[in-house]
Amino acid sequence: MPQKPNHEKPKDEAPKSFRAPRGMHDLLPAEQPYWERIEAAMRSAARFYNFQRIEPSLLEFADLFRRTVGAGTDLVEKEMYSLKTKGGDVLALRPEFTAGIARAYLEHNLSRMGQPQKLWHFGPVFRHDRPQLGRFREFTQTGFDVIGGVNDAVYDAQVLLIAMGILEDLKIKDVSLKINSIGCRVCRPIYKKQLQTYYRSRAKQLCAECVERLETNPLRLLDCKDPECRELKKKAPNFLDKLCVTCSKHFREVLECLDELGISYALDNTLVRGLDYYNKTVFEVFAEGAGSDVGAILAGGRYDYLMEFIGGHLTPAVGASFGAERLIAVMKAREIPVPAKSVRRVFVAHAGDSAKKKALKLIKELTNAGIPVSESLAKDSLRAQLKSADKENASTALILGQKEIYEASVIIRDMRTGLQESVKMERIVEEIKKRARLN
RNA sequence: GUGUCUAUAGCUUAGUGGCAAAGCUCCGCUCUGUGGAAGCGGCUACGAGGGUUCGAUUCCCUCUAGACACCCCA
Repeated sequence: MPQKPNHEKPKDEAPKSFRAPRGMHDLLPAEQPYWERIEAAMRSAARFYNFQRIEPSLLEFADLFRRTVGAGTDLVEKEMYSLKTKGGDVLALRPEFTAGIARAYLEHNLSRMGQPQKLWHFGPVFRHDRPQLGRFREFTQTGFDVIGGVNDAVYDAQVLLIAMGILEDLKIKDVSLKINSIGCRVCRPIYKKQLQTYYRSRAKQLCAECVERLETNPLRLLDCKDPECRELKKKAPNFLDKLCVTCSKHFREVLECLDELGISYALDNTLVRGLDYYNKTVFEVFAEGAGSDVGAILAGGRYDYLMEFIGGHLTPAVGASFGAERLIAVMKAREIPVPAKSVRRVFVAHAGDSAKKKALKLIKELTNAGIPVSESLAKDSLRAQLKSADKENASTALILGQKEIYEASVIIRDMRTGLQESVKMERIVEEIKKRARLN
């Protein structure tokens, strides 16, 4: 005796509803226009400025980040998603792109592919941080790097030029560029000492955190938000006055390039950046006004020593990354419209069961001819099908019924005017293409 | 990681210590050879767990998630 199929849920299986883990997010269809817009802007800029895409591995040895980003940084200390493989390696989901790009550059000898290498990237990075506005645990960075060749200030400026061009392309106006130089291994230690000397004599007025920072990372004293620390900062030695000749010249050239390009900027000697690998030029871009609460939308700088940290030669390098979610947040806050890419499709409808299979075949033929199609074949009512066609904003509907099959024809209906005519099946592709040209 | 606030349907929002509402969306029907309208109907929710209570979506606790601020950062 045949058993009835049982379609009921097994009772002992408790329903469990899953959610995306904290800070992770789904890029739903409604969001896609923003993403396509940003990626298009990046691709376009990359094409004009001759940057090639690079996508380093999502997982790296955790040590790579410890060595480059820095062992003392929050990014490495608190925010890395690390895991141990069955073989015992400690890997980490990349918390940023630069280290991986540098590793790939070395590993694959990209310096032999021409210098400098101009590279761009677009992809997810992960930081185990508490989510808030403009901050997620999984987010997307996209940016440009120039690696190798001559250490020339023009590349610092070019990276900024391209980035500002992207913002312009995205119609994000009213942004501020903050820029600073944090010197090199010659002048930075000297400056650090001067800074320490200055603050040590005034240690009693510092906040508790800054007392600690005074020994570990004195540069960070400059961006403490404590009112008393801020007051002290005003009279602290300014790095820009203490840069060595090389760094000073480099920075001056960067600024001259920016002047030449008409890019406005604000010097900000409190801008020190949290990552160890930066030297000389560092910068951040913020949205002013609506959207300013998401934080920096672009950040970057020069990282000439990074290759040395991971076993390579001293290699000039400069780069910058956008936080794509932050760009989108700014665009939303400012109600910057993004065009939803609407493909006007040809809708295939059927009337009657035997026509359904023929309709399916017709869809295949149209698709093969490069015509975007849609359908609602599971609906039997022609009315309901045309309703779908209308909702999808289809340009044309093709209607196939008993009569048409018998005549080897198909009804072609202009969805805008409602005019329709019967066309021989073998001419249908040609007819649709003709109409597409006329529109 | 710390703090504050929040959690009702796909979305926006009502509401109550005692049957949980509405608008929009979605699906269907009126209407299986012709869309845009209208009418009717339907699906779908009190984030999870525990406590107090005769009874909790409502009050309390814990957790989870979200928003915002701090830390930090794209």
